[in-house]
Amino acid sequence: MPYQPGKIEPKWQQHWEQNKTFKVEIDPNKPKYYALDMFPYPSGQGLHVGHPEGYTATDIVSRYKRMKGFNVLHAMGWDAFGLPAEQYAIQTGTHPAVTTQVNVDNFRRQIKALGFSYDWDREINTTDPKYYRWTQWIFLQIFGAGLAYEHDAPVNWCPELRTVLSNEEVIDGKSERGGYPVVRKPMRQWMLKITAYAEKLLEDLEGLDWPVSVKEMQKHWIGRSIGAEVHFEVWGKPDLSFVVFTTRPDTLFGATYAVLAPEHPLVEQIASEDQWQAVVAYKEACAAKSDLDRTDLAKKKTGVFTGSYAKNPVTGENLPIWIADYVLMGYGTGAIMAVPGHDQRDWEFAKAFGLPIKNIIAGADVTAAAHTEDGELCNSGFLNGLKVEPAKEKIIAWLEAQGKGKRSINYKLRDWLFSRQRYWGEPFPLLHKEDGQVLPMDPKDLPLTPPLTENFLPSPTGESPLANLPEWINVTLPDGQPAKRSSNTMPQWAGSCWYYLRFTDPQNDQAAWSKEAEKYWMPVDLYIGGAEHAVLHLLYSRFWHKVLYEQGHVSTKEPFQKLVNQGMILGENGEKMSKSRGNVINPDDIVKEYGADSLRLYEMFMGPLEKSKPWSTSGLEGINRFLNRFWRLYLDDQDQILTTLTEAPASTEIERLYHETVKKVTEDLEALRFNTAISQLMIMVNELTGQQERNQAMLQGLVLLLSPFAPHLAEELWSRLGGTRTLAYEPWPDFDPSKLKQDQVTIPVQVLGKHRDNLTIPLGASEAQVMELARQSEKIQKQLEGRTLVKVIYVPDRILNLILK
RNA sequence: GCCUGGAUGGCGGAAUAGGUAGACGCAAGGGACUUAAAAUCCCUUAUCCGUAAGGGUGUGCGGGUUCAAAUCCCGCUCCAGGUACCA
Repeated sequence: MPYQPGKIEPKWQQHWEQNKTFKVEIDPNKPKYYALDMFPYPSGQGLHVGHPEGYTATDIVSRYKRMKGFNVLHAMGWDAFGLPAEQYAIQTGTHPAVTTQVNVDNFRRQIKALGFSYDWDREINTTDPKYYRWTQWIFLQIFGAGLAYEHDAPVNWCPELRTVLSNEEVIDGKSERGGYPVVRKPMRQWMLKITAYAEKLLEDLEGLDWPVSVKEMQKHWIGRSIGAEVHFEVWGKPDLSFVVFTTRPDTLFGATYAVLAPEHPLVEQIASEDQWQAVVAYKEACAAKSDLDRTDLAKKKTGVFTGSYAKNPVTGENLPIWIADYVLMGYGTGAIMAVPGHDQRDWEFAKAFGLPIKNIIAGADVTAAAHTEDGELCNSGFLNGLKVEPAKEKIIAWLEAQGKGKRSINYKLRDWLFSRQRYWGEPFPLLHKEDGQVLPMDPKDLPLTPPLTENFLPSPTGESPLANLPEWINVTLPDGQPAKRSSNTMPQWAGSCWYYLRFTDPQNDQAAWSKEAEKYWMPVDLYIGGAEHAVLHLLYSRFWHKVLYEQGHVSTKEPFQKLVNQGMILGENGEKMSKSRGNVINPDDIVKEYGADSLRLYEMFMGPLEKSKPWSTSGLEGINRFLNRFWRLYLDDQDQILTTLTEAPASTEIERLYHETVKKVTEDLEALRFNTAISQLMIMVNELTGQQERNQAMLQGLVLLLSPFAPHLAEELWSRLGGTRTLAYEPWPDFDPSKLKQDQVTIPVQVLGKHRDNLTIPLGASEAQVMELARQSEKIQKQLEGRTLVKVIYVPDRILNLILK
């Protein structure tokens, strides 16, 4: 009987499920290992071949670590709040909970068909009140720490999605989901003070084993810059002043004008009568612009003079104050001192409006462009002759002494806009009293569940669907006072901010997790998922984790010790897989036709985990052939263990290859090099296929080596070989270094760096011995003819290179 | 523009304390088995010249260091991802 994955795979999946093979408990006698997948949003489309790539990788590591004696936490869950179920509800009236349940069931079925070694007793679902009860509890901890506040300001409003979005969710002025335009709209919204953690979020990146690109992205997003704040007085209005932030305080003598953001509160106070109309018109024009207009179309600088002047604190000169939208209210102080000679943006603005450009770096030419490099200062009073860095120090000291400024650090990171105008999300556990006071709910009363409704449509004005349900919104406090619930809900990120903690203690109904479980399992040792979460999810959860750490709820500063981004699996034509391109591969079809083991192995064999690579059905068939060959090493056509499996020892060559294979596969697994580990297994199988007799013990070892990759096939062969229980906890094979030694080695001989012949030499042979052998080679003799040997380079047991003249 | 990766046969990819480039797989070609096909097994396969023996050329491009460079250094080109008036 040939290898029939359709028969053995369901059998072993059932076996694992019934015996709870992968159930884990805290075991202080064993070292722990926590392997985590980025849990999926269970969409209606079902699983994509991209999902199993990361899941297979963590599963292989989990299975390997178990065999290495680790107590492995590996679990799966559902990030199930989110837009699609809600959009579907709007269209059909089906409650999102119903849609979610159907999708979750489908995802679970698909994932289970792939044979992952999850502890299914730990399955979680962010939309389960038993789960989001604790999401709400964490929010109360954040609220209690004063890190949540309501803010009345322009926010990113997406009319198409009818919700606000965080800065991180707006990409190029469009929504991250769907790519719809985003505009600014003033609204009162909950904000989380992630900026209070900017420094820690930046600092603690250092100790993490993460891809450089992700660390860089987070660094850029946090965007720390060091400079100074400088105070400017408004001429003729001594009670009015403003503060600018600059990274180049050394250029203060070169400032020729100042610019305020159009939204700056001072603008209305300083706009002169004759400029008033122009200022108001400009402000209105800016307010109407979308984010996209402000960035993309802003190649040309625009702005308006306010009619007022500021006093340069160091020269006493008059500087005209302008407003321009190249100065953003959201960054720094919303005001700048313009130094057109040494800042390209200021230079362009000065050129556009005929403002003076002053050079303060000796020898610099500022007629064609701003000079932004280092140099010696000139025209700068007491800073003359200094280089940029010392000049910064000196001017900051001067400003501080004069009370006209101070050293300052600024971050690009903004506070996290945390509310959404949605139905399908965690309600805020807060009550708003009529006097404006906000009361947190008593944690004992959680979860706060959303009301049942059939109208899921948010109003176009930005009110959430919950606002239509007065019987839910309006409550009476114990003292008889009326209060209102918040009609907004939390963003989808809330649930995924802490799910890795819940996995450590998923059934706990007394706490979000027990200290004991958290202390034993955390941090996550290996976290694998897509690169699209580089800033969003990974920054948000690091922030929550740090808050929880400071409150003593968790024991580690960082949640995810090692992070790996799996690459994308492209369609067979090399393009991104999508329905419209018609190149989508459905894992269900692959499992049906070739089996889960083939799919798992193929996805790992395609190339390095981190790289994007195109799907190839014939490549998958090649892997399937390999598994068939593997099967036939053990079983004959009648499905019997081959009689050629013997107790007799294998030849030394075969034995050496086996030990090499154990070594290579082990090392490759530690380094997540699954593709080369599989190659080595293929080499071993190819070699054994040619053998008449095979040593049974060795073949048992080989089954164990294959088992993390193709667990169903391995379990089946293991039991056929006499195993009475799962191989999941069998010790991982060891290799014997003494078996790897060869007494002879073949080395290349080069003449003038060109490969001319190979020599088989005794291991550790001396240069003289090797030269002697080389002289016996006909090919080398031919090379030596008529030439003189000038130099011999011999790297023991590696290479011989002869230099001739 | 800036930041981070990357570029190796017809294809996916191996090989980096510098030391036989192309492991393994796919595709292609040839052969065995078969009435035939599928499946399986064996062989060939970087490229050019040559019947062969053998030789030349080759890791995006141009230089350099070295006995020896896919690997190190300098200067480019192109591709992917991220980011974008952040003062």
